Amino acid sequence: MTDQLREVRDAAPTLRAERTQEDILDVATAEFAANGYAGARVDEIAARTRTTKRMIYYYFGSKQGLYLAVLERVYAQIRRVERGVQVDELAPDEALRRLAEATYDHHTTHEAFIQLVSIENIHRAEHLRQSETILRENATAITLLEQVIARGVEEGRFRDDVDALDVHMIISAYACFHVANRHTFAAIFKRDLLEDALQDSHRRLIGDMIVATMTDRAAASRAD
Amino acid sequence: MTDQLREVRDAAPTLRAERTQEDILDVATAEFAANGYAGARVDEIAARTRTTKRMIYYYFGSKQGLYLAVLERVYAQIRRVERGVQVDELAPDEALRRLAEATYDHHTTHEAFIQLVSIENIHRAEHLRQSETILRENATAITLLEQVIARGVEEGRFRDDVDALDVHMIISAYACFHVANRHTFAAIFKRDLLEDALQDSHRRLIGDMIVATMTDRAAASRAD
DNA sequence: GTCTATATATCGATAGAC
DNA sequence: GTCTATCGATATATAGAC
Repeated sequence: MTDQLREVRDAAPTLRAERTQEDILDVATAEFAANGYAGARVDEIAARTRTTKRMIYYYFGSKQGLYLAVLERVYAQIRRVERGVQVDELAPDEALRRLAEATYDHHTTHEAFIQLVSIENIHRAEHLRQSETILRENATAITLLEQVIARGVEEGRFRDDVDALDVHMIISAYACFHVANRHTFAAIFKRDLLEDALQDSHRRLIGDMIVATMTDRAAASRAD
Repeated sequence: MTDQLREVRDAAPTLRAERTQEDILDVATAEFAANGYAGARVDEIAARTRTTKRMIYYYFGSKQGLYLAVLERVYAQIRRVERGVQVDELAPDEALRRLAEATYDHHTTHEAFIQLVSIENIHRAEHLRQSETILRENATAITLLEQVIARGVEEGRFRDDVDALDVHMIISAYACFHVANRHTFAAIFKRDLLEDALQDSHRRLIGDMIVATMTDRAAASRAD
């Protein structure tokens, strides 16, 4: 048997095993996001996969191990989106607008990610802190923003007392709120923040906000 | 909570009985906020009060009844803060700034409220919707903001394509994020959003943002 | 109204065959 | 790697004396 054929043979069960794990992770993501960590049921997750509860413990060791794997996967997903924005040939204010819109679009279309972040915060990020991968990779996402802001400040168009982390916080806050607080907001004010009719104006609004804030001459002079 | 149970709890309350209920609610608020609905333990709540588990069921009927009572109490608290802002004699932009700062100050000093709102959203506001008191009273909080914005638009200082609910959402999003996502943000970026050194500049920033956005002539003309 | 003791249900995790 | 059956711990909720 050639090495090539041996690889094909050995790859088969590995591929199947990988798809089983992906299946489990898909279901677990939805289940944890919908019910919280304590509220999620391992039995329920198993019942909704093609496999059994025994396999969950075989692959992930424990409920917490499964949860951590879910968390790492959704954080890996958003990193891919953030890296996809090309801002080098844009003016600083237009670059900020594009970055804000990209974050807004990601968050409003990845409800499970936002819910998992909320859940993780309820537990004081104690699981997140265990994953060095998430911590290392996501902190670097801020460098793109740092370059854009430095350019804007250099050109005299941006105020210099608001840094990249502040801007990231503002954009994240706006985008997160639409998803994270959707249900209490709708219950009290009868407005669904994710309805189609609002999408365009709310995407434009976060861009307006961040550009107006950074180019605000009154605020910039007050900061001196 | 059923009307029958509410009668049992409210009818001819002795001072001691009332204080027992307050004691239970204080502990339950902290416990639900810290662990989520499913994660909170009735045994643990009872152990941290001066009374016993039996009394929790006597007064509140069930774990869910207790949770609902906790929710109603924290929502009643924020209504009191919102009503306390006097804006009639202020210019519209200054009134917006004061309202934003009041919301920022409330949220950053009432962590349990923000955590309970997060938890309630994980459960799609299904408990909140059961409380007509919360829904009725909190929806009216928006009228103050509506008057301020109408005045600003009338005077030609504010853009007219952003309404009171939009402004409320922006302010809430900013203030909520500081508390709700504090732990994941700190874990990844090593910045505590609630540290004293940031308080003043971040309180000023939300005011700058909302005023700059509403008085943005470029955005206002683009909306036509 | 308040206590101790306990019922009942359910969950995370595992055993052991194949 | 995959299945069925089940353990042991722990949770919500209640019984019944005083």
